[in-house]
Amino acid sequence: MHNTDTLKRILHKENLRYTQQRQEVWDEICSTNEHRDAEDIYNSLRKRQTNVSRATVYRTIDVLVKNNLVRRLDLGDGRSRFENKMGIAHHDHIVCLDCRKIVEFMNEEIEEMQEQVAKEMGFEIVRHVHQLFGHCLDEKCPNK
Amino acid sequence: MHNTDTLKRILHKENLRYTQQRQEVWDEICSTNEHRDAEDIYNSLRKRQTNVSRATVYRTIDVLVKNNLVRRLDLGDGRSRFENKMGIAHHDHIVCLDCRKIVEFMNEEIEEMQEQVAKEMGFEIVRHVHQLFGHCLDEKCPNK
DNA sequence: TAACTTCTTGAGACTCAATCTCAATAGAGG
DNA sequence: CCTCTATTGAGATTGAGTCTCAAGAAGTTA
Repeated sequence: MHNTDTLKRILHKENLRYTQQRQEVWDEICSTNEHRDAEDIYNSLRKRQTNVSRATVYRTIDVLVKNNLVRRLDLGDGRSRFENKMGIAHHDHIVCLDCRKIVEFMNEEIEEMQEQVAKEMGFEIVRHVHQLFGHCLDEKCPNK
Repeated sequence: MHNTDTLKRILHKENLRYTQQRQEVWDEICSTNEHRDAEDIYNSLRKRQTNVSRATVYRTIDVLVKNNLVRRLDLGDGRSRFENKMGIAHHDHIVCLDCRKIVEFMNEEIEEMQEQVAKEMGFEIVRHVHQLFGHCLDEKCPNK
């Protein structure tokens, strides 16, 4: 399985052992493209009889984030969300304040302009956070 | 004093009483243009013999943020920073990962483009977060 | 000004995501 | 299959922020 090789590769690079628990966490994260928090992932594992402790879930996610297999998303509500990043192109997020729906966007011009801005201010960008919060025009959305 | 009138106005609008403590917190926030956390503000008040409790600091800041006198900044490190917003033009932030310096930027084109993007995705933006993290080229900055 | 009502305050308890501790367990290489 | 070291899990701990509730302050009435 492809995911196993990827995981083994980064664990080896980090001088960490390949374990059942780490594979389970990585599998769970690969299983959807949603933006889930650690508790969600932990609970999903339990539901399918795979008991990995909360501590291990957090610890594994940290390794995955550090090695760019997973992206950490901070929407300002006090808990991190995670999304599988394998082979996924860069994008930012729009969040609906009513239904909490999260939609992805990507605009090359904005990316370039922010690079330009940073250069002018004497900075070399490593990463950025660009999030838009507002109301979606979806029929099914509550406050609408 | 101008700041007093502003505070009184919003407290009245919110049906809240004008108190010494609320004035102290607002004064403290107006005293600099730095990006400080609640604990910082709390400690500064204590240092000048003004004992306002932590709870009151948090409660007052909430009112100020709600009424646009203060802006809450979430840099993803687990504690909110606050900046005086009175008569300050909109801007976003660049943060140096080495020296934690926070610099402000504003680019009209980026603002317009993100508005455009949101429109295309069927959203009406209420607020946004745009933060750039990287390394500054400052001589005095450590990792440089 | 006293009497009364309602809001605010402060101290500390509490919450909640995330991290840490440490004894028990499990990989990896000989 | 043995030794060495990393990993795990249960539960304790942390830390920013919120909540509780009795005491104190502000506003209102007469």
